Amino acid sequence: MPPADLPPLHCLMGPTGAGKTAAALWLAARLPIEIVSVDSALVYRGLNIGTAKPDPGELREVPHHLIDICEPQDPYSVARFCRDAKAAVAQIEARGRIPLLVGGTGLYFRRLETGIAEMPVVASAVRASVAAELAACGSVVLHRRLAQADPRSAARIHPNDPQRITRALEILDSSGVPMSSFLLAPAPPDERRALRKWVIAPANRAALRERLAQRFQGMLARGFINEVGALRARPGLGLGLPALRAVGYRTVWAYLDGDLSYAEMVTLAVTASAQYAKRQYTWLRAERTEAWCEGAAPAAVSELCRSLETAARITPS
RNA sequence: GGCCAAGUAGCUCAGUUGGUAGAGCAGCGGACUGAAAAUCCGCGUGUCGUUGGUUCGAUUCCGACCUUGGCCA
Repeated sequence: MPPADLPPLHCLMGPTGAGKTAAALWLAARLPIEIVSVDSALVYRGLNIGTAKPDPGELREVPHHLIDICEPQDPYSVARFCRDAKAAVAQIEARGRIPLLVGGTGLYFRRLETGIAEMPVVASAVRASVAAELAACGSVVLHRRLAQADPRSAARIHPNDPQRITRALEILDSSGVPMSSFLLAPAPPDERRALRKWVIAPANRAALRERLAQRFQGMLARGFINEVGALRARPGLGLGLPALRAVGYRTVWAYLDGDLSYAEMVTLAVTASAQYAKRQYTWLRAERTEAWCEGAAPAAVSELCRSLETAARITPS
């Protein structure tokens, strides 16, 4: 139950390539809003072309938050996002302006809306030891160990899912308390805030894929390969980092390593982003939304615009 | 024109000593609490190139034809 005195936050959601950025800029030109990015890749400095980040001019024109806030070697996380987003929203509202949350990272929206549990900090030694265990034994064996100490988490996590098994064991080994116990503790009510969600998502996925293919050609023309080359040349950056797992970066990296031909790199990158869009639809379908706009014609956006106008009237300035 | 090889799922291929077939990738659906643009889970009917023949039965064996690739002219 969100506190009654806080109005719901306006959100503009949609898969990659749907036109969220353009719609948000259009709204920002008309209303006293500031944009809070809800995107796990836009946070990283140096990942620009491949993430379809708004260009410097657009970032200057309209206040944006949570873009370029960390270096690629520093992994960002949902937990940091929740803290950062709340802080950004508070600042914007304190200025008498309206925050608009724009992005496509389903997990970030979800955790912001329903809260995120307090978890112990995992020491890097624990992280390393669980990683070594995974490399030596494989995820199925680790899952068995998890089932002994934290059956509730083990039931929820598939034996073939190394990422989640690792996380649950890290929590367990750091604190001696099962991760599922932390999840059972209800998020404090003031941690949560209602969201009003508008979606831009083309109904025709084949057409979206075509758009993504064209967009990728545009990225290549604007020097995406050089961008990846620059990251690849930086000491301390490797494919193991979350930042470099953003769609397209691994593929171009493999091309620069000589493991893929140019044509293979292009098709694999486009396929990867279409697959990413597909996963985003799965999140979006699960949302309770105000409006779902399928075409490029921004019906949902004009509705969102009216809602923001109303919010602007009731916001004290 | 002659010889050889190959034609099986959208793609790359496996397989059936004759009882109408299955992997990987793609695609589709789903899950998601500090890596989430990540990590996983589920979903496989397709004139087995066409057409004759042998056979109780042919995608499988035989013939012809078509297509593609290679070699020889």
